[in-house]
Amino acid sequence: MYFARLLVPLSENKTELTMYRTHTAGELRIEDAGKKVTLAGWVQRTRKMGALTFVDLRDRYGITQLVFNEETNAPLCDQANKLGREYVIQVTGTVAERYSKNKNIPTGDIEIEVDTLNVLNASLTPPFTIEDNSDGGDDLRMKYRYLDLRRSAVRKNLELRHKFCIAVRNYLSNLGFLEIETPMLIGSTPEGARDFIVPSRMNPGQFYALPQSPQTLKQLLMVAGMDRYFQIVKCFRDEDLRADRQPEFTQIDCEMSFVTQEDIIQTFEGMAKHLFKELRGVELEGDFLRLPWIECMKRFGSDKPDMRFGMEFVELDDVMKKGTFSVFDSAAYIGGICVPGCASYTRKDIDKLTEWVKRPQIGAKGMVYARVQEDGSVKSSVDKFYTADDLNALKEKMDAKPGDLILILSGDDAMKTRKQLCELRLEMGDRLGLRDKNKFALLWVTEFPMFEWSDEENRLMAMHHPFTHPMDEDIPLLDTDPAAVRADAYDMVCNGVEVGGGSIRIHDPKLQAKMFEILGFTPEKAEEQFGFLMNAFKYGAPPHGGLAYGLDRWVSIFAGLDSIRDCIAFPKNNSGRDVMLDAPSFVDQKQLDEDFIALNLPKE
RNA sequence: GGUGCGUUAGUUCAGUAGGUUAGAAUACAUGCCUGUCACGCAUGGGGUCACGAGUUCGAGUCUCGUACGCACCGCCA
Repeated sequence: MYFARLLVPLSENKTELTMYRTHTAGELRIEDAGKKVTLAGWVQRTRKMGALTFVDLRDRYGITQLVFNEETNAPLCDQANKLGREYVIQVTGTVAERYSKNKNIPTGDIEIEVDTLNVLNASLTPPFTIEDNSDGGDDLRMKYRYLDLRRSAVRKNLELRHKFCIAVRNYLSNLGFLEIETPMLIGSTPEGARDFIVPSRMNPGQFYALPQSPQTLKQLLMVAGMDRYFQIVKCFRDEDLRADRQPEFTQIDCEMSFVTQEDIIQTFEGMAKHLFKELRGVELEGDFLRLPWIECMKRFGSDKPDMRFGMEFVELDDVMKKGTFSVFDSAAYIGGICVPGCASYTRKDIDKLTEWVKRPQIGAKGMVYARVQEDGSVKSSVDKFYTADDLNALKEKMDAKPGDLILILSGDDAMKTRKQLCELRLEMGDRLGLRDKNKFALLWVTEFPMFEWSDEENRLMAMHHPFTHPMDEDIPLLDTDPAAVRADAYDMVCNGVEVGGGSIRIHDPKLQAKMFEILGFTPEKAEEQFGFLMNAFKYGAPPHGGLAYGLDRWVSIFAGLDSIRDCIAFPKNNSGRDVMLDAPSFVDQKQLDEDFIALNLPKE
């Protein structure tokens, strides 16, 4: 297991000054037999066997069995029989070897023969049973999260998160990085995600914003000469939630001066390797793969491809456009994947898969399949449009073997069709069990486009953010063909999850001004929103760049979780609510008045 | 803003074609049980079938709406 013991045994920890306990419920072993000990914790469950009563005492560190015997101490045993689940108790007794050992727990060789029992606090019967395999649904677990966190399954995720942060701090500190806090109450920057805003009582009508990231502040730290900065920091974005997205989340935010992209990649690839070794005991060999964005899109249809398995896209224009099948002949893009071993799919299986890709979420028009039979011949849904030679050419192009299934999507928008094919590839990866949680495939995606067109805003938007430096060789294109400019930016992807990203930043105020101009900012608006940064750049800004890792995503990958919620102590639900605190909530008129706020709520 | 799935005992779920008194497991309570450790056995209590309207002789079951939850699309520089 990669979860090591977190604490020295209490018996050796002289900082514990109270008499509440001499040991935790996880540390006593057969060598301790005969010792007089005091333990405190929660009642996990009681089992009565005639005159014997067993109580499982639980704390953060484990479970220790207590035994009460009616024949030796009837009043005490009576007291034990009255204990309910989750009562907080303190017991003193003697460590003894068990008659029959329990191999499932580390303390399974011993039990405590109890002399005195002290109920420190009673408990209501919990709304769900607090066991490792809980029967509580998500909703209920979140409402009573403080009970959910008593379960080792969730607690271990928080322990892992703690160890992750320690490993991050050690790694970066050893490289000379300074952890510097930046403010939570900052100015709003409408570019990018929606801000959470906070009214300022002392400045009527004005609002702070919570940082979407400390981006501009860390750049100012670079101007200040703090050439290696990091911070484990909360960031806030008021957008809709997902399994891997919370309105407040934690970044490992880093910035360095006098560096190139290569320096940053080396530094943070090293950090990823360090973390895998420290927390999972996994040695990642060699350099991570680096793929330019456009290649990524062509081979996997995604800027965060899951590289744990193959099934790369093959473009099929030349082998499928024969003037015989109008769907393909008129398509702007035809792409296929070769699914190993799936030629056994029945017509019904294929029909269901076709329905699946035609769902609105995917949006494909249809799907063409071709099975490679055991004798090497090809049987497809488009046999009547192609000759056997054509289909053989398809097989060769796809490098398909007997028993493989070729799936083909086409469309009139190449990028859209690639994204559909990407969904299909991931689905087939899932079906074939190729997305193994104990396997890790990392890569860097580089050479992102600088801009992407926004139909909503009717202008170019920064794909990364407006402070991103263009690739040097593309700078001339800013004037002639801005849409073709590539950014000096990079994302780290692990198992199809974007775990971090960053860029070299602009440090030249003239280039920064040009960037704002291309993004549609008037000089006045740029001055108003980012004047502090532009101004700082006039006082000797060093070349700099950085990266931010998504802590919650990293930890959930390391813990094998499907959602980041279970590595966050108190997460929000799908609607951005904290159901335990019942937040957000309405506030008193008095509070609104103090902040000069009038509500303008939608009717009903 | 949109799509899909879901909502039945404290909890996790089943509930067939619309038809008598809505079930199981677990939890809880009581009793039995001297080596349990997912203990076992017996008995018992526990239900506004999310809410509202509709179809029907009759609705947990069908239809529509609302609320809530989960997943996803949009969104997330």
